[in-house]
Amino acid sequence: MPARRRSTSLRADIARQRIPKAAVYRLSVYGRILQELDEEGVRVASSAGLADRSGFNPAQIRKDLAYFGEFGIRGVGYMVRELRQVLRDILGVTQKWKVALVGAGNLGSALMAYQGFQAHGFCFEAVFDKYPRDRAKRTQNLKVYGMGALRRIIRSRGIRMAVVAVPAKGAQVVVDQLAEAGVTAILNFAPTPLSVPPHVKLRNVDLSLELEGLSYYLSWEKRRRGQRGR
Amino acid sequence: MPARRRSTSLRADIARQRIPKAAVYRLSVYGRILQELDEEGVRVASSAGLADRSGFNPAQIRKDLAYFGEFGIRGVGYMVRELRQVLRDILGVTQKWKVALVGAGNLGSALMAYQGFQAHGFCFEAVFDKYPRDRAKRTQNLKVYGMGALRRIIRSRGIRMAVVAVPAKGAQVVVDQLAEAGVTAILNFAPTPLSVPPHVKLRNVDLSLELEGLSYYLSWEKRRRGQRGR
DNA sequence: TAGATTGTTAATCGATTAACAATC
DNA sequence: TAGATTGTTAATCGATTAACAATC
Repeated sequence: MPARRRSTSLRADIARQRIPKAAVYRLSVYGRILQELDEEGVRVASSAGLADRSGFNPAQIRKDLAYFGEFGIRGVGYMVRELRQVLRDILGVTQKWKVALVGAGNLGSALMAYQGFQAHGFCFEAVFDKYPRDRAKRTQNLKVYGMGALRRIIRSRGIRMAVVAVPAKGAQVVVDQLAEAGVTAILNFAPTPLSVPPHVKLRNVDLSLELEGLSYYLSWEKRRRGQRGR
Repeated sequence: MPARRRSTSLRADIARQRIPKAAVYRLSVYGRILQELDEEGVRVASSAGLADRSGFNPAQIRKDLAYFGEFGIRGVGYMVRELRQVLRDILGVTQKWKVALVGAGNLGSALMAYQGFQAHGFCFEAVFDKYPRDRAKRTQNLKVYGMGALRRIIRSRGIRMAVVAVPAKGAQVVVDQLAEAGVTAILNFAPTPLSVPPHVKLRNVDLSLELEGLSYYLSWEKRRRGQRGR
């Protein structure tokens, strides 16, 4: 009893409709939960059931999914396996993407070793560093290019995604070069605010920010404990 | 010409007033920019100036700061060095915190090597793993305890912060144990939704979610390019 | 005083949640 | 049909931004 879809799995109006960025983030979480359910042999899941596992509101889950199409059956719920595949298509994790890595220091080489990129279809295609000679040993079987080659290599290989793992000082220049070379998605590890053209999607991973957030909470909590006179 | 403060640097009403969580995140960013400005020898900065460097709205910056006190001088701006110190106090990065690490595998040992924790006053005080014997080699000078010792060690040493670097499957159990032992701040690297008691602050670092977000953007963009018939 | 910039209130914007008609 | 659950509209909530009086 497969769900009938009145619309295509990837609505034409994705481009037109404004989808909250947090909704895309949640889509990934739903995908994980559906995988779990599938492994447990569960065939059908309701928004209430997904809410229990994810901690999100059931109405929010239905709305998030409805941005992209009608995937459920009223009175029944969502077919687990089918919905999971739909989400994988929407998120594009079934596709392969070439990635450029800029910065081959400690962090850069750790990222090359991290298996998560491959698992999501991202494949390191080229590595760039300010001092390519010094870094060559670190990288596995990838040649390390100097920054001068960045534009040429990225254009000729049609690379559209880049990982930035350079020091904060140099990051803006690198990002500008990447955008100019045709990259449209950047995962940035440099701990600094960056500006990019509107057509470039920038995501920041900044452990310092997380740590300071927790530090704030701990001192706030300590102050509160102190006030109550312990 | 130091700014006069009508209120204490840490307002008594921090606990009462509802501060957007995103505001605390921005506080860290302001701190970084103030450090840069200080190093450049700049003495005074306006909200407009900080907006230029951070990309945030000037009104938002003033409002964020005003949650915690009156730190500016009307008609003049904010004294760079003084404001920076105020933010460091608010964020609590001047304090030292003991940290428990749970999970001493690949990720766990990489985190122990990462200098950012020390830089923010976090010091690994105890390491726990399901298989403490196998992991002992990895850790530098820290003993690795079995999970059975978690509650006792954390309580006796007064540890209030923990880093979770275990597989997704085991994370919820670990988090429950940590909360029960008295931990109130958790930095989680396990890629799974977790539930914690209300008094525990949980922050998630999940590279997969970032990668899927970028994957979504890339496929959306590819689809759009395709439609326009290139 | 005139010009500048803060702190704060009011208006806007966007995202979440509740409610319910549609429909399996 | 009766019960269940979706998809969607309307109401609520919270966060951002504009505007401006306060004041340096």
